Order: sequence, then C-alpha cells, then structure tokens
Amino acid sequence: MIPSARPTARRTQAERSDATTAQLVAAAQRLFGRDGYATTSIVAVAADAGVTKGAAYHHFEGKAALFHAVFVREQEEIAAELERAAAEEPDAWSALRRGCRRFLEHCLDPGFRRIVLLDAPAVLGWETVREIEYAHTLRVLTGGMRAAAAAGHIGDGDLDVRCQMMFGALCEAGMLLARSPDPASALTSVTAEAERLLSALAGRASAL
Amino acid sequence: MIPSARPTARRTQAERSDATTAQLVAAAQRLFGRDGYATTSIVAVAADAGVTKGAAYHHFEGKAALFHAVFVREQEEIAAELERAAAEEPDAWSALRRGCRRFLEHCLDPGFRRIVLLDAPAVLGWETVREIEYAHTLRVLTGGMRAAAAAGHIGDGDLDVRCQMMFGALCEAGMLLARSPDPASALTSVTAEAERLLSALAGRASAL
DNA sequence: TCGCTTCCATACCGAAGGTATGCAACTGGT
DNA sequence: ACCAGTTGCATACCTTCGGTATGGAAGCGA
Repeated sequence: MIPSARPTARRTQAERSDATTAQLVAAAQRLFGRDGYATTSIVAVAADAGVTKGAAYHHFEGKAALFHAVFVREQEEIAAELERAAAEEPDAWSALRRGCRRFLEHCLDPGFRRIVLLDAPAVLGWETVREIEYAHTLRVLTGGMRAAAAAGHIGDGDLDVRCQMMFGALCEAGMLLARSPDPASALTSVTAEAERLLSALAGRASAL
Repeated sequence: MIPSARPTARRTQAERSDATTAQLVAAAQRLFGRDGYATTSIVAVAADAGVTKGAAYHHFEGKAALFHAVFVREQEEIAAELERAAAEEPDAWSALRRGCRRFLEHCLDPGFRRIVLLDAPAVLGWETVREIEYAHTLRVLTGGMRAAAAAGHIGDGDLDVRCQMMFGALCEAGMLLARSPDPASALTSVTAEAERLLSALAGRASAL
C-alpha cells in the first residue's frame, strides 16, 4: 500500500503532532489578533484549527502557553522582516532608520498591535515579554544601534537603556499611527518624528 | 434622636452610596494592583470592601467599569503629583525635567505599574487609555512641553506626537527601572538617559 | 404615614479554563 | 507480523467566575 495515498492516512506521530500544533498556533494567531486574548476561547481556537480542546491541552499547558507560542511567532516574523529591510541599506545609520520605519509600517497590522502591543504584557508579564523581544525585535534594534555606534554615529551612554526607551517610543508611535484617520499619510509625519528622535539620540540633532 | 450616633445608623443614601463606592474602588485598586486584573475576582474585591457582589454590580456596570474607575483614580493621583513637583521648579525647562524624574520614581510602585502600564491597555483598549491619560498625565506633560517650547527650549515639529513618544519612552524606562536589581541606584542612571532624551528632543543635544 | 426609589444581599445561570478518562493510531521490539 | 506500550486526541466532567434576577431593608418625597 502506498503511504499517504490519502493525506490523512498513515502519518507518522511527529507529522500529526506538528501539523496540529501548527494549525493551533495559526488559528490562535488569527483569533487572538482579531478578537483579543480575553474574549477568545480555547474551544474557538481549537474549532478554527479543526480539532477540539483535548488537542490544544495536549500540546500546550494552557491558554497562556498557547498565547506565548503565538507571541514568539509574531516576534520571529517582525525580526526577520526588520533584518531583511536593514540588509537592503548600504550603511549602519540608514539601516537603523530603515528598520524603524519598517517597524512603524508593521504596526499597521491590527493583529500585531493587538497581540504584541496590547495583550502580551498583561498576559505574559513584562519580564517574559521583554525577554522574548530581546531575542528578536530588540536584538535587531540594539544590533543596529551598536553598528551605528561603532560607525561613530551615536553618542555615549547606556546603549541598552537607550534602545529600550527608543523601542517604547516606537511602540507608542505605532499605536498613534494606527489610530490616525489616515494611517498611510500619517506614516510619513510619524516616521519623521521617529527619525528626528533617532537623530537626536545619536547626537546629530539636525541629521534629517 | 441624634443623627450618626453610631456610624452605621441613619445615613443618607448619598452617604451610603459614596462610602461603598469609595470602599470598592479602594479595594479594587489594592487587589488589581497586587494580583492583576485577570486573577482578581469581583467577589474578592467586594469582600475586601466589606460588601458583596450585588453592591459592586449596583454601582458599576461590570468588572471593566470598576477597573476603569481605578485607572482614572491612578491617573488623577499621578497627575496631581506631577503638577506639585513641577510647581516647585523656577522655570519651564527644569519643571519638565523634574516631572519626568518624578514619573520615573512613581513607577517604583508595583500597583501603579501593574494597573497603568500592564493591564490598562488590554482591559480598556488603547483609545480609552490614551483618552484618559490625555486628560491627566499627558496633559501635564504636553503642558510642560508647550511651556518649554514657548520659552524657546524646544525645536519645531509635531509636539503632540513628540509628547506621546516621549511618554512611551518614559513608561518603558519606568518598567526597566523597576526590574533592575537595585531600583534606587538605577533611578539615577535611567533618569540621566531620560533627561538626555529630553534634551535631545529639545534640540539641545548637550544640555545636560 | 405611605407609595416610591435606592441600596445591597442571595440565589441562580451560562460560559470558559482546566482535568480525567477512554479510545484509536502509531512505534519499537521480538 | 504480532503485540505491549506510548502518543494524539476526543468526550465528559468539574470548578470558577462574570453577569443577571429576585427579594428585602433602608431612606425619601408627599
């Protein structure tokens, strides 16, 4: 008998497990992003993934663990996107600016805002959130900052603290951006303020 | 018969109502601040206030409404504190710096962090949170910024956007501060970074 | 004094997170 | 190829909690 004649028959355990976990995370990302963590039930996520509660609780310790997986996935996506954007720029300084702009653009996605900026701190706690972000988004940002500092663009001081504060300002700007009646046009002005802030941080008050 | 011979007897309706609402808000502020919104039940708050669920649902539309009241109270407290601190300074620029430092100090309170910085966006939504903050904390901050701008300390640009981003950076710095092993000593270094950021925003890159 | 409203407690309901159980599919050894 | 043993997952159940309905006691206007 030919294996996988029908896609459901004769799958290995790892295949089944990976498939359902992927389905669950994808469904959770959609529903958490659309309706928020609190109003999204486990059964709804499971149903959207084509399974039941049992599968969800078999693969994840609970609702928060499922959200944790979604958050990590979200971070991996944005970090990869930022690195791709930064790689297109010739020097460290323009890469840093390009990354900030890219982050703001990414904030136009409602699911990202809901999961990463709104729910994550309350669900996972600040420590966990920043730990994960420090391995993804903040890693890219601090990397860009260090590169810019090595190129002599950045003034002295505590770079880690400065990156965190810059990051907080960017998140705030992202929410502000998305809230505006015309986000597409607001993107330019908010980006301008962000770049001004960046230039200011770098000790180049009139770089723009 | 003498009114209020015993404190419980012969109180007017408004008195009873005000007393229980105050008790409920105070209890909610304590429990939400200590255990977080999600893990704090209405009955726990009511019991801590010395009443039952019925009283809570009589005075508030639901759990979120109770949290809303707590959040407004937090904002009123911090705004008053900031205005008091700013009033002690001679000029607009030092008042602005003093206010930022004061805000960071206030972030050392775990209840404040939990309620205002962690839970509020998820529970009330970003729009509601910023609307309330714009009437309190952000009002004081933008007021200080405008005063500093009028005194010629601040460069041109969108002041509202800049205040929001500065506020985001301050919130982030507050969390970072509280997370550090020795918050009291970290306060000075984080404050230094914040003032540097402020100076940078003002177009005075070497003001500190 | 007497309807009427306000304040609040008790009883109840439904939804949702989490657990226990059971069964079917896969796996590894013989 | 067969057969323990494990894994993947569904179903049934429990508990907690937000929210509602009901009832009664305390003030209030007339």
